[in-house]
Amino acid sequence: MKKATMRDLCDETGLSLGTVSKYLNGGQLKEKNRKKLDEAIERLNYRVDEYARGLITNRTRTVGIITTRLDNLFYSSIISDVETKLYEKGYAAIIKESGYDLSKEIKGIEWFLSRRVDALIIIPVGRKKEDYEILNEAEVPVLFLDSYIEGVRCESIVTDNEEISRHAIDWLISKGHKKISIILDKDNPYTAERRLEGYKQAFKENGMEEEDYRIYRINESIDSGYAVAKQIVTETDSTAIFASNYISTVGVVYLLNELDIRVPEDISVLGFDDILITSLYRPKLTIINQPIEKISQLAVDRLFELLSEENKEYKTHLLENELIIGKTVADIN
Amino acid sequence: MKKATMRDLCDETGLSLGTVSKYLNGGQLKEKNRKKLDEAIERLNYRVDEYARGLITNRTRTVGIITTRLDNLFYSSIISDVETKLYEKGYAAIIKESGYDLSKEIKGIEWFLSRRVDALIIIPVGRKKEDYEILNEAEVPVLFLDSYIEGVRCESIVTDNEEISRHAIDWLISKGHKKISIILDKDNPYTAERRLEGYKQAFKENGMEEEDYRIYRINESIDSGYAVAKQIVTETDSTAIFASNYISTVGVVYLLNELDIRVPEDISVLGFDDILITSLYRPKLTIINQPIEKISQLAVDRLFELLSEENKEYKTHLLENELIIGKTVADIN
DNA sequence: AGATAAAAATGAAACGATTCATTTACGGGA
DNA sequence: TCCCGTAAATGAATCGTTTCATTTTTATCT
Repeated sequence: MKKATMRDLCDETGLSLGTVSKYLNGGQLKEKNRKKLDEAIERLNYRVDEYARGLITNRTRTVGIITTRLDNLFYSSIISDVETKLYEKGYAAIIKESGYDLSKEIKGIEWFLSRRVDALIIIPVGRKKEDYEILNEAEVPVLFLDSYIEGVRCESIVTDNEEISRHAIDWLISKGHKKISIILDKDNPYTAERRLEGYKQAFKENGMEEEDYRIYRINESIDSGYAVAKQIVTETDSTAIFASNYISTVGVVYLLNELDIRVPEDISVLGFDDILITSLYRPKLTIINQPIEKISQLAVDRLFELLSEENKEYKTHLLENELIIGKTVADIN
Repeated sequence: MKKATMRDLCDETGLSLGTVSKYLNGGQLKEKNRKKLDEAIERLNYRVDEYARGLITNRTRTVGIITTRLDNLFYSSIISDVETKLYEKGYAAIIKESGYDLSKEIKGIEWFLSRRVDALIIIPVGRKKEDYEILNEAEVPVLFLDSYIEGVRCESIVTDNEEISRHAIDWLISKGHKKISIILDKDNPYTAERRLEGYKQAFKENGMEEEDYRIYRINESIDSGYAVAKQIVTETDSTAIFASNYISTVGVVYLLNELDIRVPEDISVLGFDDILITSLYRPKLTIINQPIEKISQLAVDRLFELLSEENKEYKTHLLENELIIGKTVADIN
């Protein structure tokens, strides 16, 4: 028993292809024919073949999303939000992972373009515009989340990483901290560099020197964050750790638990992106939050604007972050 | 500038459709022609249209996956694993969310079937076989994860929820607990009922009565778990809480933190599915773990077996769980 | 050079829908 | 009953590939 086609419906009902097609797309039919068709559809288990339809209409009502890894809750929260919003507008999201691997990400983009998605949302892992030459050929709107790369043909939504980082470090310094280690994520080059920039700027503003920088780089794994945190705690005299992204924050907290380190008595801690963390860990972490809901709303809004615009004009959006003060930073003045 | 087609390649190179197609699918060409074609592909930015290809080949090398919500880390971990394994075999995973909404899940299935996925992997939210009648018409293999529903045409991979629950509660009782509250998730009817069954059985085996049951049901949200945990802690004299799934475990831990409840002095706690939890929370939670890696490996293995089999014979697999003993259960004998 | 087998290349038909310019059916007024 | 305007139905052409039975080219051996 093969899949039924529109032609089978025609045979069953005596109607023509055009009529069947019209009905399937919401057109009016005479009551009698409508009934016959409904019955035939039911009986034959007919279902539109989107491949045949897409081939001719060239619209798939489909948005391709590339995230890094599903088990990165920060990104998954955004994507989940975006998916829901797209669904409400009749669009389907197709989600793929890059696994922090640029070549897999690019293959994902090609896969999507071959599949005629109407638009692309990407959490990119590349770092230079040469990585994204493929996008110059893409005639669909493209939206980067959490990363901005000069010269790439796409819309970008990022938060003010530099400013919030500067602000947070400045605040740390005002609490008397001078030996502040920052943990950066190699796999997220854009945000990492912006956050490092803010760190440096705060140092500068407070008259501290380059020799005072304490910079550690990890790749995007909890274990990696854990290991570096251990190094900082056991081998240096840092008074504060700034875990500058979600995964490293989890890694640091993990270490604090494992080694039974008292916070903030033994060391002060500042984290990034509170997904679950302050629910599960005590004392309440001092943490920087990005506006997930705003990011996803803006993403969807802009996407539909771009879809409807004839001459797409790409913009870059900068959203504000927030420092939530918990109980993990000591005043050592 | 429109998208280039194979016919454009023919015009550019003087070759025929058949030849171009053959090359695109890995066939041999004379050196001279190969070169010409490569150049033309490059120059015209040609990319295969998978819609046209899929229409005729009827194979899309694509697996549809429906999960509940991306921010449920337990499921996302499995899906992420599965995606990676499929990718390595040349298959693309298309991921969609049901949001714990059966009608959205069914629409997702329809969407996938229309899109000719080669197979389906579902973390279902339905509870009876009538919910899945649509699958009887599906001619592709279907795999349910974390749920088994009698009479549904699909393969199922589940863990031995009943046995591990019985074992864990039995162990709790052996530590002197008699007032044990279990939190069940309405949105995961299958696992919830199996786990409840194990709870009841342990009670029976230990000569306890039905009047001793303390059963609480929540829906799949951390807040809901939090609220019920609060109720248990503040309004009852329970000596132990069994949070019988991931989300409720997170909710319970959240509450313990908020109210500064001492564990296990004030109350003993048993959780389910340790994703991040024991990394972030202290004392180390006593928790039941499901074998994520085994689940995803088995899922992929069976998927490919089913894809290659002519007459698909669906099985149900039961994997073993593990009780990891931490420090959140007091011996009150 | 000719015969022959193997390798390459050809191109029409097919996949299952939508589109649109025409044709047919219907209902109401004179 | 006839006419006419509108609504409904028609069906050939089309989208961009793959397939496969044929034909053409190339290479090898006498």
